[in-house]
Amino acid sequence: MAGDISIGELSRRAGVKVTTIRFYEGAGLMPAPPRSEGDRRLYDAGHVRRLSFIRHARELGFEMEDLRTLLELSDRPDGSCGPVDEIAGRHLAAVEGKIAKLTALKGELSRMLETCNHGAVGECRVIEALADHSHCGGEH
Amino acid sequence: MAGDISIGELSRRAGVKVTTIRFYEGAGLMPAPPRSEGDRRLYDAGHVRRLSFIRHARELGFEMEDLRTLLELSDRPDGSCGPVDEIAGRHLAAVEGKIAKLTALKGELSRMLETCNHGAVGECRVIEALADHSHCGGEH
DNA sequence: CTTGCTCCTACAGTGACTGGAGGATGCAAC
DNA sequence: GTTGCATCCTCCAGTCACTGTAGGAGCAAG
Ligand SMILES: [Zn+2]
Ligand SMILES: [Zn+2]
Ligand SMILES: [Zn+2]
Ligand SMILES: [Zn+2]
Repeated sequence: MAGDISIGELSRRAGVKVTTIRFYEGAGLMPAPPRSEGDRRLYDAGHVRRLSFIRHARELGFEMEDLRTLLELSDRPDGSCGPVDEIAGRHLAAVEGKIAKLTALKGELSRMLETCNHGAVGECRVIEALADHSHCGGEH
Repeated sequence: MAGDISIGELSRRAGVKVTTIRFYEGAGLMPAPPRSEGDRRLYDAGHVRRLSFIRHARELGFEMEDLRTLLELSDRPDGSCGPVDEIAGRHLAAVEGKIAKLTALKGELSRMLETCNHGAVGECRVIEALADHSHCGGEH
């Protein structure tokens, strides 16, 4: 076919490494494409779209398990998008949870560093704070 | 000794699982303790302190490699705490970077979910937004 | 003596890739 | 026609920080 694309070209167009594409195939996220006579994978524009979708979802932090479900759902456009929105909602909640946790960590780390006089290790506030969690305001 | 503690007791006191303690020993974070006649590990209060330190640092997100360095440094209290503060500073910067990234993701996910009309998958804004990154304001 | 808990070693599995070995293919230049 | 290089192939090991399991041994109470 004129539209056939090598794995390297697919890699460039979707911004996903060649080894990762093969990994996705083994994991069932990308289909096993037809092969050339020399046993090379032959992709088309549909594969570029699918892989870009995967890449974007991964960048947004969706796990491969959720991704499998999202891909199945998007293959059947007539169904309700309820499950899609539910997955996205759960993920949003997880992201918010992570932000809250990291913000607490940030506070604790800043406080350690601000109060340290930068002298000997024996008097370092960072070491002291690490040794005794009760110095933290129960933030984590 | 009267002060000897089993690995299970150490686990309870420091809030770290037994298997994880053994893993830390193999990884060089915890020393190989003396053993009883029946080949069981015997710990003392110093081990509880060290393991609590490790646990707290891990909860704050320090990697094991940094932790190894922090433990070495805290064993020599006369040296300058510069390296300690540098590790903590680097880690703080990494945490801040993660927060920034996650906040961008949160914005993108919220926007997807808010604009979706919750109808068919074919018109789901979440699927559309995942398929086309140009809908995102270059946030990630 | 038996029950049930703790402990021992050693190894496989997690998630989401990444990197390398060792070889085959494809294509252009000389 | 052959040389050289990029790209491709499969298979496997490694990453991080654990977690869990199998298969056994130790130990105290009833
Ligand atoms: Zn300091
Ligand atoms: Zn703390
Ligand atoms: Zn929707
Ligand atoms: Zn995007």
